[in-house]
Amino acid sequence: MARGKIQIKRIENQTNRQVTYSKRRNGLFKKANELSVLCDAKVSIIMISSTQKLHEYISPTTTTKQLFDQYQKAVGVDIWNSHYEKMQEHLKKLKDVNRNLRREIRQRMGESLNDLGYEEMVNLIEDVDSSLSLIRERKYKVIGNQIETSKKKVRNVEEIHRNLVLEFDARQEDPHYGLIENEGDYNSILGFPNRGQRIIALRLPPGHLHPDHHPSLHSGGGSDLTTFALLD
Amino acid sequence: MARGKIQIKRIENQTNRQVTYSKRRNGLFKKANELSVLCDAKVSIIMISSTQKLHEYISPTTTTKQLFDQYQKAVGVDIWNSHYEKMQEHLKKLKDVNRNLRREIRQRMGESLNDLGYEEMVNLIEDVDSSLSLIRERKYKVIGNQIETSKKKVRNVEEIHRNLVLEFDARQEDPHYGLIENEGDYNSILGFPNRGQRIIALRLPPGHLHPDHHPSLHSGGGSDLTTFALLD
DNA sequence: AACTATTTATAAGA
DNA sequence: TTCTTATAAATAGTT
Repeated sequence: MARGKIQIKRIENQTNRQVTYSKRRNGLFKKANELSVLCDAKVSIIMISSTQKLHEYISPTTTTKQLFDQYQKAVGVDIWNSHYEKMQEHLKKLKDVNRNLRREIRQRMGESLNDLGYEEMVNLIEDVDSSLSLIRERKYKVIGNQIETSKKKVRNVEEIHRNLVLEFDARQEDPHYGLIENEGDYNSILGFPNRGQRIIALRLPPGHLHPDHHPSLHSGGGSDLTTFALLD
Repeated sequence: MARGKIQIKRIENQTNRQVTYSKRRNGLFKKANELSVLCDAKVSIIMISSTQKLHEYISPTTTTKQLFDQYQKAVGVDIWNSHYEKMQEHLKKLKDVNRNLRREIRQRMGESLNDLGYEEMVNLIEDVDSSLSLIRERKYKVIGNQIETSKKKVRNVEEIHRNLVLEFDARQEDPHYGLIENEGDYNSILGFPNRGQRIIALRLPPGHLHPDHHPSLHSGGGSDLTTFALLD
């Protein structure tokens, strides 16, 4: 519009195109702003240049999101729907699954049995009954394990007891020999007062340093401290 | 920009505002189109007038949705996110609930008991056991109802039988009197072969028209057909 | 909606 | 990019 009329068609010269884009973009945004002020309208402009640069104008009184929302509302079939649809579907499916799961639980709990036929009820009873057996079986196994564990614990404690008594006797004969650091822990050992790893350390006589010399005791690492890990 | 400069501020005159809106909107859209052609750019304009009317321009080569999607991509944290967030949350919650429900069912079925403590297991057994009792109770009730219903059926059939025998005897004495339309249905009645409503019709002698004259028979409507509805 | 005096936008050049 | 400026285009006020 100056120094000569131009044809409205793609400007082939890359630089010219850029320049024109920049100039006219400013012009457009200025016009848009004037319009929005003069006429109390909301305007949103989004532009993407041929070089994929994005520019936007938005009226001072609003936000792009607001305007987009109004747009989608006005246009009716909202254009974000496709974004939601899958999620909506997923949500619905989950709700259904949920409902069914709840129903199953209720039935297994003896509620909501009205919509069950006799046949179904018999099946349910069989099912719940066998489940009960399974659980009971499991419980007995757990009890068995606990008994086993307790027995091991007792055996372990007894061993420790025996060894402590031996150590104690030895100490009676030679005061320079025997327990260190754990003096007075004898009672607390039997009462399980040690937290954490429950390690009991004994200093053993030189001649007994090799693990094999302590039959029935769990040997510790390579130090002169032998550890007894108590089973939990 | 003609016949006098104007201040860029809201036009108070409603009509003027409308006119200017219309003129400048056209101008803006024209400029937008020129820009998009000249510079090979994509442009989207959305405008909402002070009267809430919506107008839009979109470059010939694209769609509003496309441009919006590109916009949200470019802007980064997409502005629709807030729309999703609630849904996402809901979805997550539902999934959690679902998982827990499944676990509960599995446990009630005697699976996945490893993560249950002894105490919990005892509770579960108690729970499942009482549920089983509930269901059994319910079953017995249903059985009871079925027996009751069967008894009623039998009583009903016996009544019909008695009455048919009476009618039959009466017919033996007077061939012009008795069953019509249902001759030979005697056996089929006892075998429950009639589908649907199971209606048995008897034409009764004039003297017996009043319901009271047919003790122990369910009286039909006001017609001369007496109906016997069999219980299901 | 058309007209037109004027303002504004801008193409090309610097 | 910005400035300049001749000129095209847009448009405010009027009809």
